[in-house]
Amino acid sequence: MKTDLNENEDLSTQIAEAIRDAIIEGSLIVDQRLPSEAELCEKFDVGRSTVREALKRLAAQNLIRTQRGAAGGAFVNRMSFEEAYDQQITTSTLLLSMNRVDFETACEARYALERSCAPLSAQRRTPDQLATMRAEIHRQSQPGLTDEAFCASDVAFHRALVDGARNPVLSYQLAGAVEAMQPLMNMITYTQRDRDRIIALHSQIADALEAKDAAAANARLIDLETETLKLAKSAFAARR
Amino acid sequence: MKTDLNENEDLSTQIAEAIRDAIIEGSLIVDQRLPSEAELCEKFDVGRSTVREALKRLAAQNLIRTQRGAAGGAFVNRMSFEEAYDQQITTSTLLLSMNRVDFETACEARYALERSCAPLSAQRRTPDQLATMRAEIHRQSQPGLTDEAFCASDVAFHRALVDGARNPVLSYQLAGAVEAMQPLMNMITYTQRDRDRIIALHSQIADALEAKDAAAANARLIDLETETLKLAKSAFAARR
DNA sequence: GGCAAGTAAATGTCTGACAATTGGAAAGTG
DNA sequence: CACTTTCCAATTGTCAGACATTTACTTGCC
Repeated sequence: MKTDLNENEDLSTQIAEAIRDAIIEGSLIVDQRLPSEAELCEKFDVGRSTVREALKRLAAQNLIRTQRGAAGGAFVNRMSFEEAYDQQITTSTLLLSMNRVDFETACEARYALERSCAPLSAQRRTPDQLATMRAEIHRQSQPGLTDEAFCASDVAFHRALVDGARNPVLSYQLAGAVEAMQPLMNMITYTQRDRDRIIALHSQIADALEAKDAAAANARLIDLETETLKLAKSAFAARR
Repeated sequence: MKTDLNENEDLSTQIAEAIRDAIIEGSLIVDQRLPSEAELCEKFDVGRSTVREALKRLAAQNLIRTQRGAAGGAFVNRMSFEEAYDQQITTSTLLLSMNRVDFETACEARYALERSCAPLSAQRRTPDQLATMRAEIHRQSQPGLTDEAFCASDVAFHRALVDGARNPVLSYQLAGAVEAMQPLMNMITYTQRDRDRIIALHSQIADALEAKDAAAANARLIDLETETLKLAKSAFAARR
């Protein structure tokens, strides 16, 4: 691990970077214990608060975890898919909400990515995942459902579709794309007719996946994208 | 912003979460100044080091930036695509390297995602992006290129392909998928014949995109995936 | 052998101090 | 008045020392 620090960044930033690089490069491996705070103070020749701030930065990125007590300390964390999902969703959501990404762009990206899962999902989806989709479709058709709950169920449906590909890397990459759209989707008010059309498409998608018909699933996803775009357009037009 | 803290997590974690939620929820908007460290100390009734550790956590996630001096302080940061790319790449790389994701899974995900860009890229790629692809192909065919440099050029080629879709959200989502594969690809040693086959496919892909032929681009991407998988398989077989 | 108390190591938190940076106010100057 | 220089106050960055809390391990007792 490098210990020479001479950039014009904060000391805590430099130390965090040095440790992070060591983890990425592999000289610190999973579950390995980092030197104690006191040792790091000596090594980098800085005060303890500086070291602690560096460690907190790494903890915020799920790169390390800390444990109190005698055999405690900071340990290189095995990044779990679960943690990576959450990070991915937070980042994507903020990225979209802070950069006035237009609905068309986000929607296009999302459906392009989802369609890439469809063929795999048609091959591999489990009965469990099909059941989840059906359950969400059923939830969506219940009367008195708020728009927000409708959107949440929509997300759950699409996640089941993506998970159907049985590829954790794919699920991870798509988590952000699907979830980050939710705030944008929430800006739409759905009439009962809108919902009916969406639900019908969802059913057709589930049918296609059940029949292992990748082409049909793909076609219905395109229809759904078109439908979503149309809804969004009129919603944003009405807003003005 | 909530100020009541009673979980069994660290104080600094709780404070960071409270502020993060305020940013996500929208009660703190971009470029808005947070209260000074001293004010946050009072508000949450904790010491300054605790507040500072919380702020460092947020800074590590690019949620805030800090500025010293009279009109300084912590400001809500507009998450840029650039920052989001980097985060995404770091997370994806570590996720893959720490979880013994097999090459097949990662490769499948990567090419599935890339194929979702191909049709858009065929429509929209700029001359500049085509030129980048050609340049990388040329670099790849130079003799004496190390395997590592070959892989790096491969990544650059694929990024140009993805950027050709002219959808920043898509580019962002794919950055992780493409870059995170590089360490895995680096484990392969390429013979000259291997390289020639890959370069030929790259050329065909560039041709297809230039001709706006989405179907051909797609087909060649499938070939490239097959080729990559084959190479990886023999590489890992030889290793044993 | 098993249980309880104590001990040491480590992180978590607080306090107070000083350094470094920076914007703006005040003072001086033509 | 306009312009420059000086100074000041606010704020973050860093350090040192203290104490609290947690936890594994050791020691001693039964």
